[in-house]
Amino acid sequence: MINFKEDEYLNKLNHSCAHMMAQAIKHLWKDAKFWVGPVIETGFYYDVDLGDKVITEEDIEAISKEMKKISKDGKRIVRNEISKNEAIDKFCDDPYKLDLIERMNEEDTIISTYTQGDFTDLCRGPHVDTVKECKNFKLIKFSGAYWKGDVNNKVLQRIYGVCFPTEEELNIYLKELEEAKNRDHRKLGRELGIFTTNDLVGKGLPMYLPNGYIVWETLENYIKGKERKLGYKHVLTPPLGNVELYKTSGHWDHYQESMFPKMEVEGEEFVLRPMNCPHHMMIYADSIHSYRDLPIRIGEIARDCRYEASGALKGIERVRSFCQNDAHLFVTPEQIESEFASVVHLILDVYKELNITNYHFELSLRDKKDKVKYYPDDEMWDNAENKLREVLKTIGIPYMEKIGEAAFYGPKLDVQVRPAVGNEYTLSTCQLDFCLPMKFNLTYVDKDGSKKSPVVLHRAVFGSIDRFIAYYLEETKGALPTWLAPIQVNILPVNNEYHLAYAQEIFDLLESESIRVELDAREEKVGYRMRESVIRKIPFTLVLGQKEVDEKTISYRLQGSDVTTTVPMSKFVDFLKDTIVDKN
RNA sequence: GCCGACAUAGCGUAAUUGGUAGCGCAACUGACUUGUAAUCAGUAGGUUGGGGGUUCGAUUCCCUCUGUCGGCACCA
Repeated sequence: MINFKEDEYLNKLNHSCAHMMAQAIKHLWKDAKFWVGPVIETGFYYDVDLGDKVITEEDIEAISKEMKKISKDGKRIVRNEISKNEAIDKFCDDPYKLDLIERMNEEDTIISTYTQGDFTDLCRGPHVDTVKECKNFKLIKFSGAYWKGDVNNKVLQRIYGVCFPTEEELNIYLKELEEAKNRDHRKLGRELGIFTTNDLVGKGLPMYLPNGYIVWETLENYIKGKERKLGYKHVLTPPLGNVELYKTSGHWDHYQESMFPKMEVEGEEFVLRPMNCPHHMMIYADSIHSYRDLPIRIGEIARDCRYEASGALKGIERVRSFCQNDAHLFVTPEQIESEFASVVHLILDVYKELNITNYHFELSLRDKKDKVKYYPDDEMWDNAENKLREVLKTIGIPYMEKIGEAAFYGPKLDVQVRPAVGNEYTLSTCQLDFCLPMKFNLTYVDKDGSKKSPVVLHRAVFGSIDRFIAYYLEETKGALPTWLAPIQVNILPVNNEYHLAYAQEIFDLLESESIRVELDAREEKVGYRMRESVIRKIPFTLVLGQKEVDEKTISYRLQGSDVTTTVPMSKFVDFLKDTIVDKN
């Protein structure tokens, strides 16, 4: 998908189009006040204050029409550099622009305006030469948005749009947007029988259907197998805990608003757990550890409940009850780099095996100024952050640094992905933590016999299995690889009278090899059953008729292909087993 | 949570200014006995998301609750 920010001309064009939209809005509502209209990865937007007026579908039509008119008129876009005082004077009736100007420092900022016909906007630029260039645009969506992103501020009207050099490019883009909706995991999830929700059960609480549970279970086994090979030990802990546990960990202070409210039973207070770290700390505390035992790697496919804002819920991507593919690695300070590297390699390995290429790394660091959120120990933070940087440098993966996005207990490395529809989110994560072990007084006995505090790495490769399934469904457009597919092989006998016995023989053979196979012996034409098999995205569809019976062969068609291949029966089974066994 | 939109059969949708619900797919029944994306015919399926109001009459208008969608905010 196109990134409007990265392409120089598209960036300029979309920014100019944002201005043109503002101009159109000003024509239609002369009291409109404007905040900012930046270019973003998916196009442009402008935040507007229209008083009590709320934008409607009809307004968008009207704005588009006015924009067409402005574009056709073809005014030049002219840059002017002005002083701060001139700027204040010029934008005196727009408090939002004044807010921007107030924060500008004349010494290091040149204040500039761009004018097209009767409209002038405060802007750094650059812009295209005339509004004529902005004619191939489309206003995509609109909504409310808090001024400066602060919940306590006024809600402004935000309108999103895109602009292209040519009509063809615009149409191609709009078609792509439309097609993206078809691979939305919520649509695929229903069509393929992966999950469902029910109002009576509650929002954000998805239920996995038989097909979905096969995918789930297969992924769980896959990742646990990988972890076992790396020395992880898996445990099982309860999905709730005493409030004191979270008071000790610090989550009660830092995270309470995202937890379901506490419940009281016989004078004791409990909460549904939002994460598993405290439980795993207690597993570590269960016995005395020598430096020789470290690293200790405790893994769990663990159910958590978070009280996510209702507006944030989305399919199985963002839910209130989910399962993390979680693990906590208890290490000595000397082992941080090697264990962190090992986690990064595991992530890279899994992504490679699952053919995931569309992701990027983010290193989330603390905001030094935020003394409330972050554990106050400068040396610890600097040390931790530098260690992570070094490892990433050694491995040689590119990453972006994000200030102020670290967990309260330490810096972290996140793998970010973008879904078919919506904002990007975190899939895998690996977090460094010096705090929790101290809070729980965890120790190991070092070489010299003294007790030391271990360092903890929190990590999740799939993030949550729920979210991973959402992402992977969208990546594969629902055509899951054979080893993950709920049904791997579908057998269609051409004629039940003559070919069913052979089809049944193949069915039994595949089933005995633990292949998930179906036999579709309905009295329907082959074409009809083939169509259904394709729609269900079954990897292999076998058509067995007289030819196959006579030659002891099978003919198969692969999902996504319209070519039929005929092979001897035994060869097919071996081939299939190779494909599937590989991952498990 | 905030701003806005939406909710019609399992799924996708239709219903002219308010006159009490149609269609396609799926399902079921029957015929067809089938060679790679839809054989034909018939049958059944709806308290139009729940509750309340306006009205002689509400899928349609109003209120409210629930849920969904698009953003915003949030995301240890």
